[in-house]
Amino acid sequence: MTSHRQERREQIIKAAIVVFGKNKFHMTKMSDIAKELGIGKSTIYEYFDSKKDLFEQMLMFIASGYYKFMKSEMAKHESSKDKLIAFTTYHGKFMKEHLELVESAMMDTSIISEKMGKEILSKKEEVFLLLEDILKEGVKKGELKKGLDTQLASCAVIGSINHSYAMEIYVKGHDAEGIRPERIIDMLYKGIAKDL
Amino acid sequence: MTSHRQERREQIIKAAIVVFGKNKFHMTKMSDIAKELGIGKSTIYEYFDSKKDLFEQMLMFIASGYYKFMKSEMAKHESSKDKLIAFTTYHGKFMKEHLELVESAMMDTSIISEKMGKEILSKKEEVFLLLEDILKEGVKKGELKKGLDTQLASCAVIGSINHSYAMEIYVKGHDAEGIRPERIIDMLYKGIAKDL
Amino acid sequence: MTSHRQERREQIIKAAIVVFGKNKFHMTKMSDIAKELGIGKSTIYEYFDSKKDLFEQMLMFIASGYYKFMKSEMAKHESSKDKLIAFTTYHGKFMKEHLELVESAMMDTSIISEKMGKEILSKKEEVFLLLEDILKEGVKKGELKKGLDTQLASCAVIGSINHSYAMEIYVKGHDAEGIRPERIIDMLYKGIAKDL
Amino acid sequence: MTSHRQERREQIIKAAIVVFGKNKFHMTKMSDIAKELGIGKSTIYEYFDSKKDLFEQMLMFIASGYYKFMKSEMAKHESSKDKLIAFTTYHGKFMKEHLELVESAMMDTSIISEKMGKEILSKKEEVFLLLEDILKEGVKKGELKKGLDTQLASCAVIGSINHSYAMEIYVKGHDAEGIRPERIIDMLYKGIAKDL
DNA sequence: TATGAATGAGATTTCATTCAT
DNA sequence: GATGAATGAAATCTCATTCAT
Repeated sequence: MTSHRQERREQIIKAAIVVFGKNKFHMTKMSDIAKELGIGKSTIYEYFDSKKDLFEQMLMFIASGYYKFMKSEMAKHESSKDKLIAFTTYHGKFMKEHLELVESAMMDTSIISEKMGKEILSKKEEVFLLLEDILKEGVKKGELKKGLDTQLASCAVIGSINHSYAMEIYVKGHDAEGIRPERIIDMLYKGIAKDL
Repeated sequence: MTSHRQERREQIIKAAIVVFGKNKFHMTKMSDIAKELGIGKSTIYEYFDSKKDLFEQMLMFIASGYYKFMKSEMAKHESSKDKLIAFTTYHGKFMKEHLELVESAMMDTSIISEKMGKEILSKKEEVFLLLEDILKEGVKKGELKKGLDTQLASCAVIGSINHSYAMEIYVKGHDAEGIRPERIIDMLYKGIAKDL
Repeated sequence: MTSHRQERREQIIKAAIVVFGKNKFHMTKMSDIAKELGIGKSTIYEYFDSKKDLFEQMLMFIASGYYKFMKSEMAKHESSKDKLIAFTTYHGKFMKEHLELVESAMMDTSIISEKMGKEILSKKEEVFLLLEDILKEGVKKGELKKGLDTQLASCAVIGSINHSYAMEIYVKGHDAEGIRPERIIDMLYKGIAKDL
Repeated sequence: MTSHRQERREQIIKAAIVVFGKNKFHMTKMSDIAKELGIGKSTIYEYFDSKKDLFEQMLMFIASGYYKFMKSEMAKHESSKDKLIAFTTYHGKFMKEHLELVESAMMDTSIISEKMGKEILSKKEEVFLLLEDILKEGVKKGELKKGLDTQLASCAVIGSINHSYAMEIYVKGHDAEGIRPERIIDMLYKGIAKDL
């Protein structure tokens, strides 16, 4: 692919992120995306086979970027706790921007092909495993409880972040201070039960 | 409203739950719902103004039932921990059946009217507050940590359940044993950090 | 199918014969056919799955009518010659009205499905065999040459009619007197070679 | 026109014969023809004004070649019968290769311009007259019946060939032995009626 | 001369909704 | 109250043709 084609392709995907993000799949017209970019709508068809195809490519673009970014961020921290806080921070940031789109695609299974659904899923699993590895390492290093169910704990971490952000997004004024990742992690570390 | 009308209305909503649940909003045709119930599609318009209206009424039907049920279940338990386990159990059960539908509606904001979106949201908040109350009570009774951020903890509880079930639903073979509510609560109680 | 549906279906097919006949498949818009009948174009889709489907159903309608009609006409005559003249007359009449449509469909194989193509073909073969049977009977009765290649002779009869009409249709002023079926048959009977 | 231009023009026409022959007018994309020849599609527009133009030029190319060839072949034979057999042979050969294309163009009158339709038609008439001349000469030389309707007889000759080949092409297994031109002519010479 | 890229115009098809019985 | 029939509005996608290099 020539670099010009490559570049145009990426421009279209970026416009798609903006417009699909605002209006979701079904309410978005190809012409909206074209207009966003200031090109003719048939031009998009020179680069993508169909609306569905564009949507899927866009999803992969987002998911890949997310995983790559997350992995490199994790490498910058030492202790499990710092890694978890960084994870929380960046996952939250990502959610605000894109997760809504990605989740809605997973839910309306008719939008994306089974094949693409599986690829997106495997990206999500990679992230999940990245997180689980942090926890496992934490156990090994003695930072976390021996015998910790790391799978369950991963769910708790991601789920807590997701729901905190969902509350922030949907329930206006839920928490004026915003979300503080270290508090989430801190609470999960110490537990909620009274100290003995 | 005559009781016959009332009954027919409910039949339609139940058929809608089945069909919207399978195909989501956009892929569901009014005729599909009519067919599911074995009636003519114009009959639906005798009871609901539009597809959107039916969808919203259906959502309210689900959300109300959920809240009512949850409230009555909570009353059956004494200790905070038992209440939380019950909450987890029933919320998980509900998720499997409906949350996907409810969530997808919240995400694709074009589907439901702002007014209805707010009503659904307020139902979700009621549940959230129900949970927060359990936690607050737990703190007061000394079962939970003094100074616990109950809002954050509520997010952790709901988020952990949600994500555990999401994993179970999407990632086939994620956990062959199924989800055990008491383990989730147990982990949140004790925390994940190593014991001092 | 209710008789109202059946009737509407046939109205649409008849409108299709008029419009496809004038503009052929590709230049005909569904809206043209709808306009011809004074209905909305989506109504057509209540009765036919697609433009292609309508076209095929129309073709079958024509082909079936042709064969049925031809068979009943043949029964009215005694001698082979009279039958052949009748055949020529009615086949010519049919050509003027429809053959162009049918032939063009056979030639542009992309228009009709393979399955339908075969069905049309088999209708054509039935007619061919009908003609061949007349010739075979003529041989048996001693009206025609012993050892006549009836397949070849059938081709000569149909081909002569077809081409005569094609000339009449395309080459304006080819024969002001019009086509006289008995002259065609007469010539094929006697041959073109000089009398010995 | 430079000889390079001339050559490229002819290459394009030949590619067009292949592709239009396979897919007919409407199902053929300019890009298909370009691909067949391994050039860019805009290049075709350097040589032909439009798809229609290319199609018409291609048709003329075929028709002219046909007439030129037929005329020269006729000159090689002496007796009317030999000429007719040669005519039959070459017309059949031509049909197999191209007639489908030419006929389909004549039938779908929207494809070609009226002007071009007339030119094609006049080529067909030239051939028709060529054949009629053979027959007239045969009459004059006493080889054929005095008073023969040569126009009608020409239709019979061409029509018989056409239909024989059409049967062979469409009705697989119609005649395993293939078409034998001399048998067609022979039958038309002697007629089909029983000998007196 | 040659061509990759861009596009506008247009056709098919879908489906929520209305109408008439 | 119930429903079969009809439809208008809208969106995807195609492709001949033009543009810019």
